[in-house]
Amino acid sequence: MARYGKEHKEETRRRMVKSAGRRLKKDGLDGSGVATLMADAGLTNGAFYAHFASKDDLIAATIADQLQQQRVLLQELAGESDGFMRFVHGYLSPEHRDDAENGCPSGALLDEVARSSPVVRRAYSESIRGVVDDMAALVAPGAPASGRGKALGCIAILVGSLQLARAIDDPQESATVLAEGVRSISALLAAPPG
Amino acid sequence: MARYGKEHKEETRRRMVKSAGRRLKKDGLDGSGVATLMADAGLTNGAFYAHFASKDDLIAATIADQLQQQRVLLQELAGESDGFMRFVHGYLSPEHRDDAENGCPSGALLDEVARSSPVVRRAYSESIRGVVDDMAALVAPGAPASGRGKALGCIAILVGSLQLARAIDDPQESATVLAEGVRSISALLAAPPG
DNA sequence: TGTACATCAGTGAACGCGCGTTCACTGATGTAC
DNA sequence: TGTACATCAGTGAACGCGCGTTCACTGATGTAC
Repeated sequence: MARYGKEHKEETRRRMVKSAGRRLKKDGLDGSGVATLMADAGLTNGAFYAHFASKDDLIAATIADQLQQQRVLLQELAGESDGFMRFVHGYLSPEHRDDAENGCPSGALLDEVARSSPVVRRAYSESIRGVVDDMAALVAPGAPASGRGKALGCIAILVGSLQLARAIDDPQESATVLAEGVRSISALLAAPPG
Repeated sequence: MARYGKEHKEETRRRMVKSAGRRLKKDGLDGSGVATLMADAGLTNGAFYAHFASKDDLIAATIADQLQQQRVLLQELAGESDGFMRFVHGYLSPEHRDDAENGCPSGALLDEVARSSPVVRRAYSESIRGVVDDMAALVAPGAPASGRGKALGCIAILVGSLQLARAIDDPQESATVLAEGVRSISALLAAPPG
């Protein structure tokens, strides 16, 4: 029946989601056109609607995939000592600041997500919960409940500091913002719970 | 010589900047068109270029004006006891979360600013410095140096928590994000300086 | 005080372009015999 | 094993529309006499 192997179309869709992740984080949700997103995946614009119902539909799938990638990163650090602070240093590094394309989707797109359609906000909301869970396990391995509160505070500092460092055009002031983000997280983790 | 009073054109420009502030924070930098921005100010699109060299030029002027408004808010609280924590509760309130149009420009637009042209990033960079100064004076009236570090941490928590609360579609989880933002700031302020 | 005039803020149509989406089609593929 | 065929992933032109920007113009204004 099926002429192409059934993995063929799935593989193309996966490729679209991966390249859309990079493009959307680089140029924004509004700033990335369907034709460009398809060219990035090595396709022409007409094929888009064989894979997604709308641009919003691709955005939602891409946001979910990107947040899943953040979970993988966090879970890899779960066993390691000082794993969370190593994550924090990488997140608030000049390298991450200068490479949004390959970085955290929240840092690159969160205020656009907040203005997006219900389907995009739903995808974000469902996926960020898991990110919070993984981060809570990392910051407070023994106390999941208080861990979630601190994890939310850490995510706010990470996202806010990264965006601020990216917006500020003076390299030295930008570096200060990153450094103060790290210090704030250290202070927050050292504070008594709840 | 001048046919209209010389304040006439300045007043129109001011009106454009004020209404652009609301529109840009509501629909985003990419999401707001010149024709809409002019209609908001009660004008037609053709008049735009008598006031600004480009859309980016208006955005830069608007960002600067918006951040100046944030400074006014902070300075009004300078004399009051617990002034900063009152600011924090207002910032991380459901009312502010649900009214981006009249709220903080950083919370609404920071990741778009980071992707914007040099003229916009320059305007943001120059103006945010004053906001940090005012907040530093508020969180540590006697110690300006360590105050700036804590102020940067507080701004990151405020912006990150607000954006996160706006993106999450579940009202209860969104409220938790706001509450944890307040707690994180309390913890950061209570931590020893340096 | 009344009128003719120079100024210029604002109008509105038009420019080329890229947007998201649709659709008739092409041609590479795995299957059936 | 070789060939005819049905499938369907992908092509590329076209749709109407809104984008940022330009420009010839209009008409309300304050001034000069």
